[in-house]
Amino acid sequence: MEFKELINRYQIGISTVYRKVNQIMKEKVHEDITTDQFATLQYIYQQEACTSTDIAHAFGVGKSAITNQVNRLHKKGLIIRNQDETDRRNIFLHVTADGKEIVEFTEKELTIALTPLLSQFKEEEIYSFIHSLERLANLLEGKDFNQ
Amino acid sequence: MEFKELINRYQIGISTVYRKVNQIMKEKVHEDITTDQFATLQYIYQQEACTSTDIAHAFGVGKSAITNQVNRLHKKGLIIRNQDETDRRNIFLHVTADGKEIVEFTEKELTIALTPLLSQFKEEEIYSFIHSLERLANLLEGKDFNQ
DNA sequence: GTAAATAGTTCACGGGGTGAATAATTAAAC
DNA sequence: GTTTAATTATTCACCCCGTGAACTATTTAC
Repeated sequence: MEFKELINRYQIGISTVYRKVNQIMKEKVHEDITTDQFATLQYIYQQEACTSTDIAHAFGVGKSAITNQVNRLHKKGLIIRNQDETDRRNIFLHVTADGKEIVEFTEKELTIALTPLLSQFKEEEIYSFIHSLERLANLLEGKDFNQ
Repeated sequence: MEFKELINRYQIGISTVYRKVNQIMKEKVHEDITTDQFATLQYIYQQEACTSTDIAHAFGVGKSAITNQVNRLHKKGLIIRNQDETDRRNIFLHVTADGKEIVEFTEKELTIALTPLLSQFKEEEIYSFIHSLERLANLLEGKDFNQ
């Protein structure tokens, strides 16, 4: 099979989708935070006990990058730092009531914005697409190359 | 249908794929330029007559952002500026021999890197995935998906 | 008990984005 | 045909985001 053409189509498609969804995000996300800050906030919101190192690993960036992000969110009063008493090196992050409100509101708004778009697709096509996307993600993560 | 869960899965999947492919890009792209710079260079390479405004529109960013990008590429000797003689406001961008070499080499390397990954998928699944991706991109490009 | 490992921070630096203001050029209006 | 408007590219000040090395504090290992 000739992959070069497919890779090119993939690149154009995925960058368009990524960019446009980001544009929609920008419109819906609370105006006081950026889409990157929202992604971090949302990740903390979804985790049980979350440290800077966890986020750095999940997002594939260095720890110092997360320190900055956490500082910005902390300055806005959206998260709090809690030092682990059993191992004082660890600092667990939690969203505040304000942060929680922003995440839940934004998620709702995003769903409202994207639903009419997804409605254009047949149910099987959506599931098939997401399944392939997740398989591709897993392969790239290096989880199960043998399937 | 319940879209919230699907949107969440989409977000996780696409950000993972985007990040991982970007990581592969970083390894393969000429070390003197960034992946963003490569994307710009590749776009100029693919166009016939390309202006800053074209790129800004294609990438969904402001014109001043492109001016900076173009400056960086120009400083590295990868592109040249040609003023349009019939309309002296337009400045057409072209890649130099060095720039062309970088684009072609990187594209080849990327294909080599991604081929073993794509080989894990059945041919129909790849075509189906790319088709859905392109349909999604087209819907997002069109303003009125509200029908 | 000293050395190594780990978690988080700070710092200097660069890439990348915005949006308003500007200069240069062309198109349109009267 | 001059004035006005539109368009292209640039500059500027400002912020967000990332790196990587050096650092502090704490825990673990030998």
